[in-house]
Amino acid sequence: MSAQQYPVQALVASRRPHRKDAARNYDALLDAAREAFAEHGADASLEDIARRAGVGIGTLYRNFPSRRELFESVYANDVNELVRVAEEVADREPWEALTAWFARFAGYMVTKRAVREALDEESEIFDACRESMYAAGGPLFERAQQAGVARKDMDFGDLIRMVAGITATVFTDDAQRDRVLSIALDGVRTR
Amino acid sequence: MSAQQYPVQALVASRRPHRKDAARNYDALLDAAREAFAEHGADASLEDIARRAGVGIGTLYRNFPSRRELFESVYANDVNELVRVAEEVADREPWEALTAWFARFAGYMVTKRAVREALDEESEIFDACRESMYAAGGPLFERAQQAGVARKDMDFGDLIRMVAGITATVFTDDAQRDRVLSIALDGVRTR
DNA sequence: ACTGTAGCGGAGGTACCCCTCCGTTTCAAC
DNA sequence: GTTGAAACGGAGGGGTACCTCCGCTACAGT
Repeated sequence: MSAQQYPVQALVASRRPHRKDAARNYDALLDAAREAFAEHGADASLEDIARRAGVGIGTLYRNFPSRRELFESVYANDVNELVRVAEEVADREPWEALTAWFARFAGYMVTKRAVREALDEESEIFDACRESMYAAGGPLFERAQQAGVARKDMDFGDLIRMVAGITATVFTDDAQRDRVLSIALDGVRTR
Repeated sequence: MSAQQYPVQALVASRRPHRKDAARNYDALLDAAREAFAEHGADASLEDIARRAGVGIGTLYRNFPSRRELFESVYANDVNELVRVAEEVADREPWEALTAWFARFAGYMVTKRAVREALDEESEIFDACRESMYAAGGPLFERAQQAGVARKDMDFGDLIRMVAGITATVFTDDAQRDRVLSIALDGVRTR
């Protein structure tokens, strides 16, 4: 659980300012941005984000000099959250730990989609986040494989993309999403 | 195979102009728009689309008086293509016909995503397209169920969303996409 | 309490996009 | 070939978003 194990943690910690008012504004901007990304995707207006956060546009640009840095920060924070969850579920049964982790994916994918659209793969943050993600979730999957409940002819990268695709899709209701996800996971499970 | 069976066919046919130059411009605009949607999603610039098509912005607006109508036309054309493919594969083995049809999904989903973003469910075209889609693909799935190769505790709506989600996802390469899709379909197949 | 400095907000210049309008061009019917 | 109707292109007005810049504010260290 060292800082090196999850490179994304450094990104999350490094930017937050020290002065009290500044830190408050920083947090408000991150929240407002996450909300705006969920609503408008990659084209959320920065001026709108500043407005939501109740700060001037100048404050937004001081904290995040470029659009890219704002996207990266929001994304890194979300990945960090998912890393935390992986630790939380680690003591459950192998298959159940894995599915519990994936249950948190829907929220994460909302941000992820906007960020991927906006940054278009050019950012090194994807490497750090993927690495953290794999370090967090990979062991859950490998444990399931070793316990003999998950098929061995696929890797974690295959699995995470499958789940990502399904959770990012629009369903008629949450019950359908759960049903479809569980059918797809039936393809992963050994019987 | 009457016109009524696939409501989307009416939408596709009705708009294309009769004069030769006008028809050529109309086709160029549809192609340019599909390309722009793939690149920039719902926020593709109409002026850019006209530029790509090699026509003036005025011509675009004459053919598609509103942004919405352009999106609808591109989308309807894509759905129509998928309807055609369903007829093409109908004479193969049940399971193979189904997977062959889904193999054409990736291209369709590119447009679909932009259109869904732009129209935000408010358009009645989604009903016509969904109906056509189900009329085209549904029988392929039901045939697989009756042949005993597809599980019976899910419906075509579940299946199509599962495949849509997976094909819309970014993979490292096409081989991975195919592998993941086939694993998910293993969850659908009876063994 | 004082004060220097980090932080603040928003006006405004630039750029792009939307959409309308109308003078010009091209088609096709005769 | 003539002609009129249909189609064309793009200038331009209105709007919005990006980002910079700088006079003002409020925190925190002494």
